Amino acid sequence: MLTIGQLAAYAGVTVRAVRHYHQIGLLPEPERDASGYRRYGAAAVVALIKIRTVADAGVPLSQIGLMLRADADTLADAVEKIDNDLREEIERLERSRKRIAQLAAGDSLVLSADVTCYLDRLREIGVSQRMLEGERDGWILIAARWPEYIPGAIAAKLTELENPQFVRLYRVLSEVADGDPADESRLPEIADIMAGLLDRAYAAGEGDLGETWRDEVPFDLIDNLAAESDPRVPRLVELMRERGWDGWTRLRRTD
Amino acid sequence: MLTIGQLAAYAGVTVRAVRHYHQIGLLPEPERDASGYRRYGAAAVVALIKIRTVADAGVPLSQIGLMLRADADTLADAVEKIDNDLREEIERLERSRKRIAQLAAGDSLVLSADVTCYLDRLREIGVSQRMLEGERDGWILIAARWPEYIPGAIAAKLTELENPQFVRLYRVLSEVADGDPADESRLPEIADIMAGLLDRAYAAGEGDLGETWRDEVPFDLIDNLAAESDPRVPRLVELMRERGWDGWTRLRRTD
DNA sequence: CTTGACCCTGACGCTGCGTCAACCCTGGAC
DNA sequence: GTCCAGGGTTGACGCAGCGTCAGGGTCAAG
Repeated sequence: MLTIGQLAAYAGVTVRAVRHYHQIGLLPEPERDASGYRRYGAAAVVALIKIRTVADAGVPLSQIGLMLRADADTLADAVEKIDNDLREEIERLERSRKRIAQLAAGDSLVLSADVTCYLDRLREIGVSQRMLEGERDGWILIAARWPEYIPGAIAAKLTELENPQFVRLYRVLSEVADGDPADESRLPEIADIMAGLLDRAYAAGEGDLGETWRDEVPFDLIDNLAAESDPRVPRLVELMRERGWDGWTRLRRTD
Repeated sequence: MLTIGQLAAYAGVTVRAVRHYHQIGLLPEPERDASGYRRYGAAAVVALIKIRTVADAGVPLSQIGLMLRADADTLADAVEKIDNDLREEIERLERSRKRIAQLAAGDSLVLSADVTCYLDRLREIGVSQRMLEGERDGWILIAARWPEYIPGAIAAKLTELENPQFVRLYRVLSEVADGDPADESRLPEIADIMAGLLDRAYAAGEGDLGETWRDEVPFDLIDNLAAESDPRVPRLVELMRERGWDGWTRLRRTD
């Protein structure tokens, strides 16, 4: 007669595993000897080996009991189901690997290539790290739930950057953002540049940029993001309203 | 300001998940409003999206905090480690799939092809279902820890079956095993056949079969298996000893 | 008699939340 | 004002398959 340790050793499992199988009713509890030790015969070794063999094939413990008692048809069904589960799990992990490879490839963990490209352009024209991070967060917000608008929006933004006035705007914004958060002296300057750009675009009939985006995109949330990162944003919005433009991320004529 | 439900909806996760991230310190707890509700700003949405993006790539939550704060080098190391983990897990599952396919292919869940072939031969010569299962369990025991002895042992057994006396022995054993477990009338007949076969093999200088197997194989355990399946086995061992042979699974001369 | 190696039960830990329970708060309809 | 649905709050258990203490008792050898 074997002790639990010997049984476990024969089957190549841990003592804890054997007790676990007892607990869940997968392996019947054997007789006890005078001192309360479990005593096993050879049949228990065979049963345990069967359990481990099937478990090693990826079958959940809860189904092993049924499988070992099943006839050929039931067994085939069960095997097919298990195999499907395994395949799905493998595919899930494969997808994970691809995604993590993408994350590792880009310098940003969470953004697609076109957005990081746009951010790189901003860095090239002298936008500060601080502002870049703000921009990036805004794009993260949009990319998460409305990725289909990203290519068009990025294309529009890149076109904007060909206009020297936009480049100047970003540089001024960058300088101000990096300065004292309480210093509001240059806000009118910024508002003037922005209003000028918008007025010209409006006059040229381009409409506002937001038209191509749907109303479902939460511009107020992105505005809030900007306001959280710099306390002067609300004041700037006020100045823009004075100049006939309402909003921040998406600006519209106040008629 | 967003409620927890709105935050969760923006990021595409459940409310419970958000609370979980708070609990493990992955997402900082926000301010509460007058009635104790959590109130989130846009920054929380961004933080949550970052978390989910990395988590969806298979990174365990416990490491996401570090990853999002890591520099490029640390990040590359972390990504490589995660990727290795994923690869290993995938390989494990692939092995599981192969094994389960094998299990499904054979009629037996736990034995290799050569053993099932041997068992099929036994069935062909008329061995009963009951005895087959006993044989099978014995082979399971050996195959589990000493698989390297299986091919040789099976080959020897198949050779044995070419001897009509062995075939006769198995048939008689089969009949007796299927009969009343208390009926000991045919035990001497069995013992005579076995002793005859062994004596002839010994005289022919073949030695005992067990010599090719190592002493580490637990013959007593397999003997015990036989004894558990039929109470007459001990009596049969006794009869064999009277005829000069000791043991059951492996029989040796008592000199 | 001690010592080390086993055995016993009971319980918590891990992962990433899902799913109650029991209760409070809010906003719109009546 | 009142009602109700549909939010929110904390606290707790559950899931798979054991690992790993804690705090005992037992066995075999020196």
